[in-house]
Amino acid sequence: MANIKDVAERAGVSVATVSRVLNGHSPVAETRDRVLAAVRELGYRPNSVARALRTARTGALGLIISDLTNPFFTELADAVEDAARSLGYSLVIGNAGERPEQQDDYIRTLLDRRIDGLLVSSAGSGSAMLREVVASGTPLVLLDRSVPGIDAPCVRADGRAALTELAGHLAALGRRRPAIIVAPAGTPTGDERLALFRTALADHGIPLPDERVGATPDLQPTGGRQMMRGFLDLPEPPDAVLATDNLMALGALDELRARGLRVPDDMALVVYDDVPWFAHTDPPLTAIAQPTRELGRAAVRALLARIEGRPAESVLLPARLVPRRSCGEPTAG
Amino acid sequence: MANIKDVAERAGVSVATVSRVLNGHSPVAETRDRVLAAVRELGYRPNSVARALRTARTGALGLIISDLTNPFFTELADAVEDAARSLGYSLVIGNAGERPEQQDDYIRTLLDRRIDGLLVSSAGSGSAMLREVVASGTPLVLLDRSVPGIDAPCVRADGRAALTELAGHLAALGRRRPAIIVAPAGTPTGDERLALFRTALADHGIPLPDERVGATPDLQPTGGRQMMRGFLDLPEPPDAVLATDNLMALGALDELRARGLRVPDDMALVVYDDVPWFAHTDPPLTAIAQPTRELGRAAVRALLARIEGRPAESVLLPARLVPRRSCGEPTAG
DNA sequence: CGTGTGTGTGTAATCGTTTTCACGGGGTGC
DNA sequence: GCACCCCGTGAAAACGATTACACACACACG
Repeated sequence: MANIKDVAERAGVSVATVSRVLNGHSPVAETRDRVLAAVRELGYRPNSVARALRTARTGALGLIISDLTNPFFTELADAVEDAARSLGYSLVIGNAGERPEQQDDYIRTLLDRRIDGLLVSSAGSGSAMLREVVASGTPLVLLDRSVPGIDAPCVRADGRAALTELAGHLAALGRRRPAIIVAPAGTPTGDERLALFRTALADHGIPLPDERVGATPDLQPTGGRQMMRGFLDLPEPPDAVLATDNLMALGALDELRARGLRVPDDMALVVYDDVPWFAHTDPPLTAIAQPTRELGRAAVRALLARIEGRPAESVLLPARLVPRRSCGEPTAG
Repeated sequence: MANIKDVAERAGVSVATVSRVLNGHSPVAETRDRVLAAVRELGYRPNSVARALRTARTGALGLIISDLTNPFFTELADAVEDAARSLGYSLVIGNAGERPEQQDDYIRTLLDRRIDGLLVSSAGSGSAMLREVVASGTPLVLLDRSVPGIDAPCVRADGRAALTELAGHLAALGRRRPAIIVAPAGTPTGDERLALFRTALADHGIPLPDERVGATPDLQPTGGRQMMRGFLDLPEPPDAVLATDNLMALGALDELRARGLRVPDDMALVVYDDVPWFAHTDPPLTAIAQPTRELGRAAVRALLARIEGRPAESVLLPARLVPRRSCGEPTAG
């Protein structure tokens, strides 16, 4: 591939001039055309590795995502990618696969590659490595999941309003024994959703006893199915279940079908994260929709602020309730 | 961040020695420990940008994917990422979003970044830029979709056996008027699936007239829904529909529900690509499963062969039929 | 005892850019 | 007509690594 020296020779100028023309630095009037012609003829493209070495800017952002096959994170990644691209950055995606050690490994590689900034949707306790990121001075923004003890802005959705609305929704429909399926205790996201849901229900005089709180080891369908099984085997089974992650809801739905129970007649079902698929299930599932694309955009914006040395504060965007038919209300799907 | 010179000074050796120790080049016996100690103390990590410039190897692979929100491609990306990582490469993902010009744009950026090799699951007619990739000498492997006129190995699934089996399956279940929903004519994948399905049906004496071939403009649910609508409005509607992409199947399913038709009683439904979700629909959908993870692995393997100068030939892995209940056979879901 | 071989190390060139610094020339202000 | 300034340009120094080459030393062999 042609390099800048080839272009310079062909245009009869020095490499410095070529560089300046290409970066629009000094508005060179007449040589400019010669240089551009040479560039065109040779099909020259600047080597961004060399440029990165010199300028200490790679033009790439890193995104660590906890599970690439989870539609919520996929949409998030898609949004981030879009936003980054439109600002001239490309995106290196690292898939942590919910395994902290793999996450650490990936973060290290990204630091070695001198990405300009890092977005992390953390898989649990990767805080040791995250501390190193902060120490290294690489701009960092947390996404969807906050990490205690890490001093970086966090962009995520606030479920309070939606969960409050949901509690009212369920109460109005006569559901009195709600249950919730959450991530294992200690996961900030899970704990928070549980707490918010519980207090929201309390406002309507509805209790959420521990027997109707199921913590799954993983965020997969099987976990959701197990929890649902446990609920149905209770002496007094719940009449509504909130699954706090979309994959778990699928498993829960399976168990209901396997027992021949109908949604919403025998059981109301609500899912956290409104991935497009849930509009196509039977019945369409009532969901708590996080503003996924906005989250992605806001995160990139915050990260860019940090990169450019401006201050960036945390962002909390409201999630909202999307009522469909899975709780009993006759709403259009 | 500390650089190699800092390490050299601290260890009282030259930068060359440090480099050699770190790359295991000459087995330096005694100074080795001093160097490693210095590395540890300073928390030194080699700058891969500088290394890439000097060695002309970045240790990164590029993956262009046509739609990051399509579960089939997501799983593919996940598999590729896994394979790449386990071989010490990291992955830069470019999401073409089914738009050729965005795809070209991304390919160019990846070339500028001097990735060591490129995997492309092409969104249609990006062949101009692909030709440039070939010309640039960057190792290229096509994934899932072949591109006419591009001389590069292609890794994809062969649907022949599965579609043959499907034809037999449908025939045995008494379905006589099959239909198919495909990508627009001219898309290699769509054309091929159509042709294979048609000949497979012919072997059972079942015709596939053009009126029961629906080509959608996009691969989205809405397209699938429109096609299904068209089929149902025929004087003689089909009694079985094969959707050749997973998202289109969702839309088709919606239309059936909207009309109160039941699967499989009123209509058999089969979907191409067995994304996990289809095991959880009601009823579970019979699917043609592509060996997604194997495809990803094989593609990375082929790409590495090219990178290392070994020859790599195209790979064709068999897809297989996963019968579930959506065609009427009483099979466990 | 001198020469050859091998091992371990340092010096310096190199990768392809950007950018600082210096320089030459043409214009303007006095 | 002289001093000054500004603008466009080129030469050369970075950036941080790898690696070709040379050198110094120790040892063995003739």
